[in-house]
Amino acid sequence: MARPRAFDEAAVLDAAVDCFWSKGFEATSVRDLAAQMGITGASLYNAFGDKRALYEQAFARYVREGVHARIARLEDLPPLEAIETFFAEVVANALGDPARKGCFLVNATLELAPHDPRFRRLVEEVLGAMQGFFRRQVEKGRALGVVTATGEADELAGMLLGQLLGLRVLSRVDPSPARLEGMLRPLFALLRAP
Amino acid sequence: MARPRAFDEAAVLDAAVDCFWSKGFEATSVRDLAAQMGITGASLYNAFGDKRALYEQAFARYVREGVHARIARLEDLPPLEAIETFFAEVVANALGDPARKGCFLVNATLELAPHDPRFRRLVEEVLGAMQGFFRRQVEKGRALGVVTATGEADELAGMLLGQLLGLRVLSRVDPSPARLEGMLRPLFALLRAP
DNA sequence: CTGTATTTAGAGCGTTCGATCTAAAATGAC
DNA sequence: GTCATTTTAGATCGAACGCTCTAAATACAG
Repeated sequence: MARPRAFDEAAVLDAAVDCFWSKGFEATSVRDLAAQMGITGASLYNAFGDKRALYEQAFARYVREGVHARIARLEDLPPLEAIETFFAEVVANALGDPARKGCFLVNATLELAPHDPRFRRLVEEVLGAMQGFFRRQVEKGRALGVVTATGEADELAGMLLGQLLGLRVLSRVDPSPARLEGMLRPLFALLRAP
Repeated sequence: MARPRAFDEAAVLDAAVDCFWSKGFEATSVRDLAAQMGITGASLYNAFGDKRALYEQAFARYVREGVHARIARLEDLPPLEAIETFFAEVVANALGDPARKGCFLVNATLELAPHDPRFRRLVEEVLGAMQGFFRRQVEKGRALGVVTATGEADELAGMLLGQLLGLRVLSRVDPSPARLEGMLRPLFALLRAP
């Protein structure tokens, strides 16, 4: 029929993820994107639509590979281990992030979600999935008697989600092991059944 | 000597705070700013320097009136009350924020601090002041026997700071009393001495 | 090989950006 | 009143923005 695409869509989308992840939506120009993706502006618009549509596809890719994949991988661990490993992986990511990109999800939450209903829904879905993961672990842990009986499971899960987001914010300013691990230590201590 | 300024610097700076607070640095144009501040571009540059310098002055004003003022006001309350009132005021702000502006400090932390060493230092100072406030309350509370003895005081303070930042992130997506108050309930329960 | 459809590359569209310049208006010092 | 100094208002600067158009290049169907 016609000439085939000369680039790997998944690979160039990864490059777009990197751009948006480190500089955000507004501060990333279409020219930046095209250069980092190794394609021309026309190809970018042809393959992905406009800048907003590209951001949304980059976001979706990050969520799929950075959030849902982790949840799926840790879901069936012993509950306290599942929670602590989740946080440990996030801390490891934060410590191995010299560019201080932080978390794409948190960045999108603050930059896009407040003023864009569509993005708000997308972000809410992801945050809901994370809180759901924490809640299931808390419930499993209570059934096993290893998680504190204090408080509603869903509220404990909300607290864990809040701590996760707070950690991601702090890690962009001071990504030091002492601070990140220190703020989690009392959380885990208080989470365990007495 | 010369012609005096025709506008109130503090008042127009408040308008600049509103602009930057709700839309961030990149998405706010100098023309937006001048219009909202009720002055012309030339007056803006003349009185405040360039866009970055104006942002810094707006940020400083927010920190002075929004953070340090609150800390000073709550410092001498009974410790648990000081902590819980601090959070209660933040929740009240979040619930009365239909524009979803969130917290100027958190917004600046994510947009400016990662790539701007000067701003990183400013943000670190403010976060340090908040953590210091929490640590002093925890220490006071332990001396009175009303705060759990589990964990280092500074690490507990770090956890509280993390929860505060997480709350501010979540409140831009879902500013519902159920979620915001729910995530704090187990935190306060776990903080109390058994 | 021819025809058709799609992607390329790069110039260029109009707009908006941050920032500045010019000149008129305004005020206190003298 | 005159001068010196600063602030006004509005036009405007070059650069960068998101996006699109024109042509040349490419590959499959027939």
